[in-house]
Amino acid sequence: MSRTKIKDLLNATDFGQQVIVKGWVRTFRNNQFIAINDGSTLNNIQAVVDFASTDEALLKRVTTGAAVSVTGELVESLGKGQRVEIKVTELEILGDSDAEKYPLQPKKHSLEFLREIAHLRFRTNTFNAVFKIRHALAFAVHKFFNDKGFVYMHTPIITGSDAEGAGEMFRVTTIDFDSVPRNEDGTVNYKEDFFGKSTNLTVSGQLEGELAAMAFGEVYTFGPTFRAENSNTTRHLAEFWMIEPEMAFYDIHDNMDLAEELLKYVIRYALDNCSDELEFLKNRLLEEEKQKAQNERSELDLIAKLNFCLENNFERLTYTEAINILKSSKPNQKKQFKYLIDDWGADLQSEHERYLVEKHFKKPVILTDYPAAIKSFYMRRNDGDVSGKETVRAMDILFPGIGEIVGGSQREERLDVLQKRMEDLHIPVGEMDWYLDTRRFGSAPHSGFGLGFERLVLFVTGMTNIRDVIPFPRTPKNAEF
RNA sequence: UCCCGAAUAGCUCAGCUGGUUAGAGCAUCUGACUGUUAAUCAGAGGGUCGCUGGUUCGAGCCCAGCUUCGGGAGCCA
Repeated sequence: MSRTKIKDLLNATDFGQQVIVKGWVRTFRNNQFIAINDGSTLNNIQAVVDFASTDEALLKRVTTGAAVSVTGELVESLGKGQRVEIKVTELEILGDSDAEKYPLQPKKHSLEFLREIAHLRFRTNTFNAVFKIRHALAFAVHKFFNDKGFVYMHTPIITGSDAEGAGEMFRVTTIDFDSVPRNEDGTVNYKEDFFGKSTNLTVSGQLEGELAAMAFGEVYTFGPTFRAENSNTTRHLAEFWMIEPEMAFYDIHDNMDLAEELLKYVIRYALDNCSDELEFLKNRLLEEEKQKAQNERSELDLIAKLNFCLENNFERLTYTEAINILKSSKPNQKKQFKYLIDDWGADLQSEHERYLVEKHFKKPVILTDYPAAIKSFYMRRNDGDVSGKETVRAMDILFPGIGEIVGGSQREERLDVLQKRMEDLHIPVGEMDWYLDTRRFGSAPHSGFGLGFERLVLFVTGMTNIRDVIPFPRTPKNAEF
């Protein structure tokens, strides 16, 4: 007889059958009720042992966290609180768990504590739900793009280009720090290094994605990304996962349409396939908000928030329109913003983004056409701007509680404009010749964006710290496990 | 990196104006009970008060530095 997963047993109706269940003990109540979880579902199955006829030493080993195998009859539960249970005829301890040392207790733990025992936090309901949803979202991303005919492109993790222009990078080297090869002028001689040049971990697959898009038309990447920024926030990781589609012949509007469609698709997928998990997280959040003041609580619960997001179009407006709204907004006039909006050209601070998303529009917002001066070199310059107010076809999607979840743009396809821009920003054009070749040979309008996967998981799960939606977070001063 | 806050039992936290032997709930252990739902009841054990230094007759408490964590900001996805 082979084991049956708890998920299937909880739905079963054919009582009387003999079953084997293997899993981990969550609690052992009253010396007879074992709550077993095998990870197949958030819910436990109750195994009932006849303590009178069971070896006492064996029962002592049924402790929280122990791995067990039980054989018995699937019966309709005699007690309230569960529909089915197993009348145990055979109990085996597969792996003991010392109750004095096992850190998880059948009670609520703080997320901070669970972060310190990230190797064990998978065994809690919260993280079971979070990582099931993370999986579902990842799968949905691939399904969305595959169904649309996009090609999944594996861009390199190790990059020899130091011009990606998206923040500090982690160096990759095999150089022995105790005897560093030097040039005559004392600088490090990277010709002696593994790749014969200076290399780093990637901060973005975009540039390589563009190369592939110029052949396949529509591609996407979905892989790890590394930023050596000293960021200590609830929204940043040094190692995170990013989805970067890149599409030939898409202008910025096609780009926005795709991003909005993708976000709605994966949220819908989670709602359709993770209802137990979302229900659990919804209640967890409601419980948590009980401790907050009335006016700080969310207007919508987690599931209502996700549905609201599906039912409404994202608000699309230009940077200039956003500045005008912010300029005449109450917090600006009453000088409640830390950074007051007065002139066109200033970068939006997160307080401004939050005002637009959470107060003014109360839904996801797509901001476009930012000042060229505050955006990256590869973004398409708009034609016909007033001198001094040049803009680029950038688009950022802002989500309530998360901030920027997507950053993208139509790309500058004109060789001369792009080259000029790179020179102005002192980007080593020589090293980027391979990139510029796309503009030399059959250049075409194209667009793309980056979607921060963990920020998406944050939004869908309702968690508030990004360290709780990736199994083993890497942040400044922390690379445990 | 900057601003604010925190660090006391395995976990969550209390600890007054600086004053004798640092407390509670949960967990653990022992016993009782046995259709429980984070079971319940009784009892017991459990502490380098983050680290280093300083002030003081006396420091968990005051001061300085450091470490780590949390919230916010910046950088961004």
